[in-house]
Amino acid sequence: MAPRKSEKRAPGRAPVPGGLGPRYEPGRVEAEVLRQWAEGGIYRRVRRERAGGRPFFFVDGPPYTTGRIHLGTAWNKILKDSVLRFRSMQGRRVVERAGWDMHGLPIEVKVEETLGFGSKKQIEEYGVARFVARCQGFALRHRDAMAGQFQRLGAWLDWENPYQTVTPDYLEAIWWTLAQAEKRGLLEEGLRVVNWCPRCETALAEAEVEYVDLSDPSVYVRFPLVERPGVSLVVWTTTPWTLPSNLAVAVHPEHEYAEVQVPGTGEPETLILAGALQESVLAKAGITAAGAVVIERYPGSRLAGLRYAHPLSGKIPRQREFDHRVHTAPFVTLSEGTGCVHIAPGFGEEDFALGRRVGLPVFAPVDEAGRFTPEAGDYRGREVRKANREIVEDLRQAGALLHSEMVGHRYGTCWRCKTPILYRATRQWFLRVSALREEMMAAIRGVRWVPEWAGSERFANFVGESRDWCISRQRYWGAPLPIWRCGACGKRRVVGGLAELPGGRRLRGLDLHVPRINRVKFPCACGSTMSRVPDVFDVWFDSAVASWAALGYPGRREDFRRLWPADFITEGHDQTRGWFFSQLGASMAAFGKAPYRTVLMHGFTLDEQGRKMSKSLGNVIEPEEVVKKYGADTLRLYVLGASAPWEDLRFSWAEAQGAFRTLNIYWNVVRFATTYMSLDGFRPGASGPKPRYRVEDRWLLARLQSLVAEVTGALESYHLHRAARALENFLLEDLSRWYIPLVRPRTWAGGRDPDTRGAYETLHRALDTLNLLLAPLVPFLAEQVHRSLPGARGPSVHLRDWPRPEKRHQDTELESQMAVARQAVEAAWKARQRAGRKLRWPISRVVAAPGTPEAARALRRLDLLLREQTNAKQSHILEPGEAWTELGLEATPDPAKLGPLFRQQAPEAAARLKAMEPRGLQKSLAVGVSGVEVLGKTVTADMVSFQETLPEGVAVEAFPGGRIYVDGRVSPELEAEGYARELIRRIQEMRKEQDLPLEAPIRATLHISEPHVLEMLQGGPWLDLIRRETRAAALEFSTPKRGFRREWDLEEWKATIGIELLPRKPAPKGQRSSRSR
RNA sequence: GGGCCCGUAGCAUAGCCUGGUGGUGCGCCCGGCUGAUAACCGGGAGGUCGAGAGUCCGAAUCUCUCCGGGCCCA
Repeated sequence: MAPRKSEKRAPGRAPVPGGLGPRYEPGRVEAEVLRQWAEGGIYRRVRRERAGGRPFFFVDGPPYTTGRIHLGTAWNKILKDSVLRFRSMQGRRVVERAGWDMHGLPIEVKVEETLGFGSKKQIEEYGVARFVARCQGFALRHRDAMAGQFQRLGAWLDWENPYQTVTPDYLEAIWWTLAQAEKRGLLEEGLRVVNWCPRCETALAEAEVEYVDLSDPSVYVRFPLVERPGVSLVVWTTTPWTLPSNLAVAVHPEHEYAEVQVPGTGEPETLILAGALQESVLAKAGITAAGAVVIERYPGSRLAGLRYAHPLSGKIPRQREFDHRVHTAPFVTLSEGTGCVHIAPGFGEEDFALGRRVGLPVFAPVDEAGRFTPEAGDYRGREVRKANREIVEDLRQAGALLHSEMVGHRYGTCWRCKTPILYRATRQWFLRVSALREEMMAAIRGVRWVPEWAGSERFANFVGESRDWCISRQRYWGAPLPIWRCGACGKRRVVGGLAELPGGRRLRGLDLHVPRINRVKFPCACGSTMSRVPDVFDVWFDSAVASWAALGYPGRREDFRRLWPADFITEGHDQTRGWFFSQLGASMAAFGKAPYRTVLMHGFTLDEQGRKMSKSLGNVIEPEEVVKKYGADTLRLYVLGASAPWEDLRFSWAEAQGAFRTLNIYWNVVRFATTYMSLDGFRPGASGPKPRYRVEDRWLLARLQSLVAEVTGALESYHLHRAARALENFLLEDLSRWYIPLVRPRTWAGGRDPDTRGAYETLHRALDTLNLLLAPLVPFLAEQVHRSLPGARGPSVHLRDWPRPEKRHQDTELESQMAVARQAVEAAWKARQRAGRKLRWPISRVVAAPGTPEAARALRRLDLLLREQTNAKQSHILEPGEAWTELGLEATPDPAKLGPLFRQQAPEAAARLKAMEPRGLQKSLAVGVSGVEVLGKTVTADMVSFQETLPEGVAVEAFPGGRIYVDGRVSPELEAEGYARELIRRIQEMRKEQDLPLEAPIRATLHISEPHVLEMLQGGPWLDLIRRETRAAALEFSTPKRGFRREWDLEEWKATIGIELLPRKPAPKGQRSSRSR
């Protein structure tokens, strides 16, 4: 690492060899680590060195190659990477490839936008080959940009050899899968109602439909009965443009319908509609309850078979040919409308199914672009939605319109171009997923879902309602359907690979996209020619085959046989209907088995208010912003720890900053340790004086074992947030706030001191293990720390083995005892504060009154620690329940109780009681003793209460294990030490400000404002203490004139201090001053 | 309209499964510690635990209804 300006200026803060720089600068650390990973080929090496392990097969849900990565995709890859790094360290052979989803309508639409196209016709004119080439170029460009962003996050996937849905081998895997479905009879061509985008002129999958709020006409229409003049069915729809295609009306067989006589335009008319809806519908039409007379009520089944006249037959000649009747259907609901449902078999799924059942034709006079065909009579050539107004007007003219209004409702739009979709009957290819429903339900019960309800509730619910999957699209940039059909006999053939294609060999290695593949034709058995069905696949089918396509199957079979199904996948909860489902459907069709063993469903990233991040709201956080400000490790730690993976994550800058602080503390802890280890030439486990371990060392190692167990368990159960939080807690609470202050004095004794070595060995082991546990979560920083710790094992932390808890260090009793001691110390700190003695000033003693035998044992064991941490010269642990003898006791007689007994003598009695020796009085009034005679009467226990009183200068504080007393009374000696400590502290502060090297000797010149302070300092060992602690080889009392000077206001006195560096003499090892106890 | 999940201080969260005095972090004010620390410690202010009802001696926790948010379905 090249020296920086600040380091030249600051020799004292320069990095020691092998240590960390003075500051945690994530940008530098991460750039350096990325460089070293690349140079050392570390990623490849990790995979290679685990090649003999038990496989862990992971399939990357392929991101779609358009645009940039966002916070959600960053979180997704971070989760994946952390899991994979963890499994690799556990010894698993991680098998993975990054994946890219590169086909589909989204890219086509983007390319159309750049070319300024608005219809398929323009693409045809431009040239399909050119268009497809542009789509491919678009996908490749975005693939590369996104790969760079993912790698910056530290995501270790095989970026050089990703699976891509556009390569010939991948396309063959898609073909093979469809051929399997055909063999199992699961491929079906059929006329069905599908979601249709009139702009893109293609079918859309459910997953491609985005529901938005739209305003549409809501019309109530009379359908006059043929056999009963003056009687009409009332039908409701929000798509008037489908009325020209109406062929029937559906009613519920059991619900009640009513015939209502209302005042008509000329003479009274009779309307038929559901009884439950009658009032509200008629009210809309301006007919009051008073004006409406219910003539008859009967179940809907009575209406079956009735004939009605189509109200627009005058405009649509074809309509006169149909026989319009009422049918019963259980899907009719009374939640809205009229209970009489308009049926157009060409334009609704249920309509279509009903039409099938009762033998209606499909009358669908609308073309691919959403315009009425000549069959629609007067409406020919109109765009359907634009014809709504005209149709409503025509209904009015025909006297069929009962009521019309505009309503807001959720309506499907194309996910890419936002055009409202049509439901339209077309010939499409289907994977008959509905036939697999039971198998699928059984298969997902064998999958481990995290959280459990993601599978048992959410996914099961979705699978249970799954319908056939329309896999064909009438577009260009997609995997071509491998279906060839004979133009003469209609026979079809589904090709499972190039080898099955006559002349397929010549295509090997060539691009198989349209339009080239369309030129492949071959003879049919009937003597005619088979040519390819021109459709392409739904892009969701591409990624559905990823788990085997990524293994090269069916081209290569060995890996598949050994590895499949995937051990682990994880994606966001939107993929319930997406990739979790599409993979399952394709896999059940091809193999009859679920393609994954464990699925972690993760959440979405939202803004701080819980709103979805969107450009229009202006609340989008780019992962790169966070990386730039705090580094990838911070982003990783933040997203992993902020919430459970399956919950939505509200991004908060303040919280991200919190993650950064945690890592900054980690940096500083490591820097502290390595600085002193390096000064003392410490190597872990080296020969030399035997390390002496203290109880806090054994405690830290015990805590470490619990931490290893906790983190391992959390990661194995995919509760990554629990791992992150446990690690943060250990790092902050146990290490930084407790253990480091405890051992700090021991680092000053020199490297040959057994006590120092005990601290170093402990600290080293703790940091080394902690770093292993952190490595999957913050791979960059962990790598840097790995290299900075003395005795680094191997070139990368990611090559190391995951730690296991070590039995010999486990000690849960000590862990809880330390917790008690720490609470006692912290209580003492509070008490000191109340007594007005800052921690720097020594006190004569602390007295602990444990409440339980366990607390007493804990405090006895950790007595030394208690004394040192409270800066007390002595400590005293009482027996459990024992009262401290130096406490005072005060008796308070209760006037309300004394009054009735003593009458006017009560004040006198009270005074006498107060004058008695309180401890003796308390004993005399104890339970089971008769009482005390006062003024000839017997005073009993209930008449007097007792309060503990503290001696002057003593403060008390309770903690969960009891109470602790702090004796803050000062002796001249304690006071003198306090003055010395104040001076030491200021001189150290000044050394630090000047960035003096730790061991450099100085001359210190002091001027003390109060003569008595100076006198006290000179009266003991205090000047030597100051010299030792501040490395002041020369210490003088005069007014400082040279060097660095500062004035200090120490409350009741002032000091002016000057320091200057003395010429450096190399100090022999182990001769450092000591603050050790 | 339906399914699943979420709602706790200004903000972010723990606690909910298995009912018993609501914790923590950020921010604010005061004090303290520190030759690892831009860190930390102590004190203070800040809560209708989304709302309502029910069960219970007792509900943030269990049940129901409603409201708001997210994802999905229609």
